[in-house]
Amino acid sequence: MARGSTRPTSRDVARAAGVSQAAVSLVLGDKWRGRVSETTAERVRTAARDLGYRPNLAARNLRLGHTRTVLLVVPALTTEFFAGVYTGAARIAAEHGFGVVLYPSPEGIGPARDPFHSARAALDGVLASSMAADALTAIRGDQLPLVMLDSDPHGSLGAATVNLDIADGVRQVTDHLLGLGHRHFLHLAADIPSWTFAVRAHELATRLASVPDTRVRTIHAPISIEGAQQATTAALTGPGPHPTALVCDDDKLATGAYKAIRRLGLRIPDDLSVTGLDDLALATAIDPELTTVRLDAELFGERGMQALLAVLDGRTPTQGDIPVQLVVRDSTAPPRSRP
Amino acid sequence: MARGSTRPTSRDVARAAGVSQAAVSLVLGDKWRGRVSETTAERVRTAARDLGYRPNLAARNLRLGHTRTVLLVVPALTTEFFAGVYTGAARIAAEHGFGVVLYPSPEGIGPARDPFHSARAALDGVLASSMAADALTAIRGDQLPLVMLDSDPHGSLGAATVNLDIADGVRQVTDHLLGLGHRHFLHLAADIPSWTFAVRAHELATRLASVPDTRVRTIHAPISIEGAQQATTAALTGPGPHPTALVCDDDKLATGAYKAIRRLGLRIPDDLSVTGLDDLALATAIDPELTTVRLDAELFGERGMQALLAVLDGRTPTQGDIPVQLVVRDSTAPPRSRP
DNA sequence: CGCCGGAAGTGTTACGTATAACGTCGCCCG
DNA sequence: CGGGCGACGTTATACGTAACACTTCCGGCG
Repeated sequence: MARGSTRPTSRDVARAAGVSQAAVSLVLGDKWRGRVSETTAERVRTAARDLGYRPNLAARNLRLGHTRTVLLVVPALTTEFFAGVYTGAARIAAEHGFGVVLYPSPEGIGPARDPFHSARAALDGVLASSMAADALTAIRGDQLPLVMLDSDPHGSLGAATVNLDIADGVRQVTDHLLGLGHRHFLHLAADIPSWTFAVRAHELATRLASVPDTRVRTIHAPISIEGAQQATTAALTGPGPHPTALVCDDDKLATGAYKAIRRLGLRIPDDLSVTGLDDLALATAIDPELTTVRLDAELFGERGMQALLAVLDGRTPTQGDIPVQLVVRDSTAPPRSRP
Repeated sequence: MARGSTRPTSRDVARAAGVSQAAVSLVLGDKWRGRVSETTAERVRTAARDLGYRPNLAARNLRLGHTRTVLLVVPALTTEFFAGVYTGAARIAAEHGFGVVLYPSPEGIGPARDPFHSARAALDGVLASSMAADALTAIRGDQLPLVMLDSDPHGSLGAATVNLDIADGVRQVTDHLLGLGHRHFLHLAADIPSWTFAVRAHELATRLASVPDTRVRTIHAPISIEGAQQATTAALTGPGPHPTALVCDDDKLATGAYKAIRRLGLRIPDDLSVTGLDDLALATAIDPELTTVRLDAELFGERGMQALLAVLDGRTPTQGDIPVQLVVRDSTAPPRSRP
């Protein structure tokens, strides 16, 4: 055994194998073809195994000048969607020998003046969701290579971006509802200032503007079931004509709306059609199953990571929005003719 | 500007401020009281700011011999529950100057023979959920300090553990249903081999064993809405007497069961009472709202991190299970008297 | 024989930081 | 008037790794 409780170093392995530390580094680093004999290499490998040697990451990172680790910054609420983003990003990263460290941007976690205080790993780059807005300023502080997921494509941050074609998703939803005959819309919008959400309202409005006799009213709610329920209840019990279609900014909002609608004694889709956006598990958990727009979170993560790796490599990331797809289920139907 | 594109080091700051590198380290490390004058310190600070100096984490970690970073290993599906665990763990960690890196144990992410290939940060310790079973063997390979979240308390891994009092939760559910008059149970169990889930069936069985004339049948399903739906449909359409209460291993399973029950034309809770376990957002998203057991995920994370910090500190973690609480909502009622 | 070249390694250095050990003043006190 | 001490720094070193430059050995070839 070694002296105390300290982990064995490459020099310990070298001593055990009767070679120099440099030889150990060569063998374990797989750089030994033509430099070390097979027998010696095997001796080194068994010595390393016997000692339970694990290279010291900190030392390696210092020596190499990079860590082959990138940070994925997601909103505080680690949702199903971002789990998919992570999965896709991690897959691509692994294929290129990179690791991914997850950083859910904090919401009352300690001092947190510096997000890298929590994610204190040494990093090569950052892949950040535009929804983690609170962490963005601190990220800019470090001059790490940065790729934004679904940020303003006009590039206010000067960073490369990868975008979901949300605008097209809203177009598909709107066309679907218009095709069913709906003309009077209620838009349940997310209560957070984000380009990602701003585009929904804008696209909905411009799409409807091209069709005569349409009407849309927008209400805002926090992205929570309770918040959406309250806002929907308030909007539906107010005065004025009732909408026949409720367009929600995401599936969670739609879920809250479901509860409000049911409490009011209305039926989906008979009295009111409802649409979501995301296609979370929630969409098929509720009854009736929700017509929504599927966002391919894994592909999103993959493309984001590919872009970041390109930046790290000095290349220019390929452009192009990621397509999305309307999924028609049971929450939309033609409007009942008014009595 | 500096020479090329390399980040400034503490030596660059020292040159700019006209002091030695050691002085920079002292000032920026807040160890300078009585060692460096206030004016010099200020000069160093402004120089660091002007150069945009960020300490090299890899070098610091190497020098210090530790990283003050721990790994949190959670199941691949990054759920709401584990988001809470992370939040609690990160809060405690931050209070002690530690960072937390999240590692969702992979599910087909690249080679992944070594989970630390993906989470390649240098680590001081590991906090692991027992549900991330696939990663556990690899974790044992490293001799890092380890604390298990909700593992077998008999300590098969020789690591400290922190446990939720799931057994008590099952007791509360069972007593609630027995009190309502239910005697015939169906147990919808999770299809994964895990101590955490095994305890549910065991506790349910032992509890019912003390009451005469009870009956329970257990069926298994993967933790997904579809899987639960299929298993429930199969069980309810089979021959034999029908249960009056359906006890689900978690809220997601209950959600699938809801769909199956509704498709069969039965009503909750009139024809069948249903209970869950977790108290996710899902529990109040579905209709009727689900009677379930609330697990305090944040407290779980806090206690786990406290235990890990204790281990890192050479202390013995405090013992004691974390209490859970039955939340009675609208999915449970007395059984209808048989016609 | 003399020399070249490849195989098989070794010696040494640098990465950037934190800190222990070591100066150097000037001033106060005995 | 000397010595000691506090204030203010500096010099030197080590952390563990990877890689460059160098040595030694030998076989072959002209």
